[in-house]
Amino acid sequence: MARKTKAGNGQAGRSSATRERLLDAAERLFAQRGLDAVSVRDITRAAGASLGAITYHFGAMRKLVVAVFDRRMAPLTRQRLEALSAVEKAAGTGPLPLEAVLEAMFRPAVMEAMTGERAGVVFGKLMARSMMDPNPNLEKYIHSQVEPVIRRFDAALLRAVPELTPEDVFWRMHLLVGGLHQSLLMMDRKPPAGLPRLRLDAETYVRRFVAFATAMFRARLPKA
Amino acid sequence: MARKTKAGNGQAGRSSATRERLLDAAERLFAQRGLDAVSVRDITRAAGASLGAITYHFGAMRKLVVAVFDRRMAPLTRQRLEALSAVEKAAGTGPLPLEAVLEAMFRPAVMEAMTGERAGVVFGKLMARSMMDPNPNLEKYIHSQVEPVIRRFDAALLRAVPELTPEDVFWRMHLLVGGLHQSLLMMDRKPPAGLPRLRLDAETYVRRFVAFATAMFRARLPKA
DNA sequence: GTCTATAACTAGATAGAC
DNA sequence: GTCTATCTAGTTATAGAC
Repeated sequence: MARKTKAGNGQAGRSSATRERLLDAAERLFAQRGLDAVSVRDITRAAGASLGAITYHFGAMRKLVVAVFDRRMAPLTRQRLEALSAVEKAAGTGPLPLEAVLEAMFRPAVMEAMTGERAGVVFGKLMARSMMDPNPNLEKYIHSQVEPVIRRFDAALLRAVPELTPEDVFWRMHLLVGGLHQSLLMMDRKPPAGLPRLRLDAETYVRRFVAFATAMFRARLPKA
Repeated sequence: MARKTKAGNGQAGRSSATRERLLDAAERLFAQRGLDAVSVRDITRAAGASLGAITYHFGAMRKLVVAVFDRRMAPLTRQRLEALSAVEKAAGTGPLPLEAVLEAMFRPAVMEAMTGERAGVVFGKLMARSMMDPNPNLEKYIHSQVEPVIRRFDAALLRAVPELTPEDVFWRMHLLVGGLHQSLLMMDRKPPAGLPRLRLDAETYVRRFVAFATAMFRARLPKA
């Protein structure tokens, strides 16, 4: 994704053992404590690197934050768009199946959050917390990733449920995205006294979520 | 809510013009920038008070954060529980109407966020951002407010939709809460290029949200 | 009750040794 | 490429004047 052959700061575009350890440590700490509660010192200490390592490899702390997200979001965006393309191709010129479109949107995210190779629900918590983060650098990056996804999925959903308006589709999608993040974050907390922890495997999670999402998209607006 | 007649710090339990200005300024800044991006200096400057004012009135910065939330959440919790009691009373021993239970849950929050006397969507943004905040003091307070609400509404929803399990009800509720916050936060952002801003009045917002929530609660689980 | 001045601490960034 | 030491500027909390 990044080029930055020489320009300015952030000299290291390529891989490096230290660089990877910094990303891993930062991701884990961000998910645990939230972005603002983690310092350069926390990360370098956890990664077994020196204090200057972040500036050397990323140019600045805020660029490391974006790098942490890019490592996960870029593949997620690609998977979502590919899955949607597959659904569109299978449908040909016929009607788009709503449930399949919603599954293309949400399956990659749930899988990444729950079965990702590194850290279990780390990325889920990270995403849940960060979507609402007011950090302008991060917000700009996330927007750049989310925008094409929203654009293409909104169009597909409009095709799948033609009686809805674009604004309505946009709104319902955001409800679902917020619900996904909240539920991913909740999976990691202990439920309130007496209620057993909801322990769903990723596949069941996806299927339930898609079922709920489909029901919500099929709901008629109340009469004005 | 608070007593603290004399003990330790946080001397001022009663009202004070400065104290109220501090709460107002803090709430606005928290909603705009997020909790961690606001300092004691920012708040006191915006409130036209001195640097020591927060320590004097609240004992510490983190206690002011809780006070900001308490001023909004305590009435919200009360309204929700009262609305639910009214629904239960109207139903008598008969079945509870699902839609009315969900409305008791979500109408007070939407109204507070969208028509609150002070600041428009300020509280909505604040809640959306803070529900996921890892700050332990705040999390503990929010939990103390949310716990009785979740407990009573889960019981009511189980009565309204007896075929669901408690875990399932709990999960669907959290999906909806997350969706509410995401959509409240989104109302304040400009939509992505070309799409007109969704400008709903509070009443329409409530009715649409409740319609979606009802549809989601009536959705059957996919076959295992 | 409210202010100013300051203490004690931590933040991110950088210079320079190796 | 990685380290240590240091710089500047920010933080909260507190002491004491008024």
